[in-house]
Amino acid sequence: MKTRTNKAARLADVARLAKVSTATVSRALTLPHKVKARTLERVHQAAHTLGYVAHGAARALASRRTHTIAAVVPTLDNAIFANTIHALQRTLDAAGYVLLLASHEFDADVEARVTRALIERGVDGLVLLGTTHHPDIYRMIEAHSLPYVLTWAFDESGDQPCVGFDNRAAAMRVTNYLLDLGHVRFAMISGITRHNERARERLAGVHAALAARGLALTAAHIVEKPYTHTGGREGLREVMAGREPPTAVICGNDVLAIGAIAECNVRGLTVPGDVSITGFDDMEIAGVMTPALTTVRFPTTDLGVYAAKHLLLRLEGKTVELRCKLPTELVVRESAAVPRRRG
Amino acid sequence: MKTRTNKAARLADVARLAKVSTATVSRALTLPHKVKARTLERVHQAAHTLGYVAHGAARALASRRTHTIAAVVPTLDNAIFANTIHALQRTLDAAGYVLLLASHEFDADVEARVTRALIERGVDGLVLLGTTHHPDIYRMIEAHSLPYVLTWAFDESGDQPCVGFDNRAAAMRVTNYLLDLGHVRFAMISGITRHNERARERLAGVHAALAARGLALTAAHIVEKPYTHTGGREGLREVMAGREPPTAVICGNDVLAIGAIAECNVRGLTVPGDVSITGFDDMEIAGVMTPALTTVRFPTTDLGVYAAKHLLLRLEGKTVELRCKLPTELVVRESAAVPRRRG
DNA sequence: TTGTAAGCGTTATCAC
DNA sequence: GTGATAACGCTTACAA
Repeated sequence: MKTRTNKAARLADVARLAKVSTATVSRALTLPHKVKARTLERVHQAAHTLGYVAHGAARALASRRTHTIAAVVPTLDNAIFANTIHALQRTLDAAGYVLLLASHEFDADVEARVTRALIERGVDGLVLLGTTHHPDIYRMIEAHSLPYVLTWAFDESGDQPCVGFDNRAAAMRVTNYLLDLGHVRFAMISGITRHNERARERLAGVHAALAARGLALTAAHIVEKPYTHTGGREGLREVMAGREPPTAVICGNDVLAIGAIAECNVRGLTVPGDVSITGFDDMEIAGVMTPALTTVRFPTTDLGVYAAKHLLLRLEGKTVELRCKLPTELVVRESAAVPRRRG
Repeated sequence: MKTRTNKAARLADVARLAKVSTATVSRALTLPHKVKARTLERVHQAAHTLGYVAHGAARALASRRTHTIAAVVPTLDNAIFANTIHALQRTLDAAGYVLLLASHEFDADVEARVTRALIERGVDGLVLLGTTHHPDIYRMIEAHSLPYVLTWAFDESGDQPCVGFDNRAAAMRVTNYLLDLGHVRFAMISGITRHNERARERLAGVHAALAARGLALTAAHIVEKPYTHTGGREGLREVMAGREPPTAVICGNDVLAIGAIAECNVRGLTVPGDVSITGFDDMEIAGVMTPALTTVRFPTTDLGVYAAKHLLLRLEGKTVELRCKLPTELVVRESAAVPRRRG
């Protein structure tokens, strides 16, 4: 009996050792109930002594299933999406699926390229972050009849499967909260809105809430900055530069807000005494360090869990609610921000 | 000519449309220089009009290469490893590789299970975080002759390929810094050392540096806490509880340190006036919010870049330096922590 | 430079 | 319940 040394065991090796056919080994490993208990045991024994690990590519080729789900996110560089990805990975793992991950740094072409790379690897499903994507992506999804789900945003108009929340409504909520406190001079340090509809939605929400009360953001009071602390600092400097500085600065996310608060500290401005700073995303750390930060908590973990479940159910052939909108939560940590009359 | 509608195009479809053999299409797609320019163009044209995407499993089965690298990390739940993973993904992507990612929440059995799942998917290489791993993992790596590299730790004794830094030396450095400032009463809020040799190394470094000056940590001044803000708060409370509270508290990482500082604020202790808090990892945000934090900056990005390059070079058959130790950096943000005589 | 054809290691469809 | 055997879609000698 020829033993293949120095080489990974194949199904045939297990079959030979267990004295059954490859078909039986395959069944024993994937459909245990279709095999007699005694045979099953022999096969498992053989597989174990050989340290057999199935060859995924061969398996995928024959079964047309990879038990792999791909996720494409804008970035892994900050903690914003980490929770969601984490929850996604855990939920998939529990169901015997593995996560393929790629990021694109907010570049639509890169997104298309990495998505292609993932689809090529043969994934059973796809999680995309946000609602707007390169047409090529939809084309490939279509061509492969690939189940997919969008997350971190809610597709109001379309009919795309998504597990998200309403960025615009969250922004309106923050704005209304500030309006109710009596603020009238607003500024927004937004994320870069190009290729990021979540940033666009938040900006739109602020606009809408202000407009409903007859107010508006002047051009000098809107700046776009990358989601970095430096962006927040620069943004604060710029929006405070004019003759009528805002009393409320709404930041596109907590990273910007933290930068803005740090800049306030440097400039001797108290928060929220002199100016209120608000953010989005509720990075826990922000609250630990600066109880002055009012922000919105997103259901990051649930997004991952539900996105995974959505795909898993569809892969089982079940019908699933196409769209799922999760609640967000306004987090006011310190007694509310009160604007103060300024010279 | 039969057209396969409603189904992804295969190599044969492209070949038919381009009026060449499947072999030529394959070559055109993977070894373009071995095909005549005119043919190449015809093939590309055909592939594009059909929206052809290669079938990765088939490709992997035939070529025994997946162009996929797996990474297994303890957790994605905080930002600590995000940088490294991010850098890893970017470097691999640039080389045409895709990243498969899994986490195990500091559970050795889970680690073995997910690693197996990844290997089964057929990866060309493996990145593992830390130096200590389940024997089954090494067994599988061995059985598949899989190139791998350890990161975020440096394997002093062994001969395992690694790209890391010296956790123990970093801890000694912090401790010596504090000793030089005149501290004599120390405490450590360590991470959970079980299944985490990085936490163990840091604790060992503190012990060693103290011992070299004839000092020691009393049992009451060592607590182990999970890497959370709550852990840091609890830890601080506990180590400060005795009759001789420490003047220097060394935290196992910045998340713990931030929690500890927050707890100090609540208790009216000034940092570093009443007590010095130090951490590890240099989460940028910590410095932005609390300039009082002295910490160690790890080369997180470079770890990812070099780990990727290490594997890529080995996959090209090149010989690579087995182990690579990167420098860490002591970050003292505010004029040094000075202990003050206390009642 | 291109074509032919033999695998790659599974799964799945049949018979038995 | 189990065993042959034909796919699965691609790569890669080897031939032409």
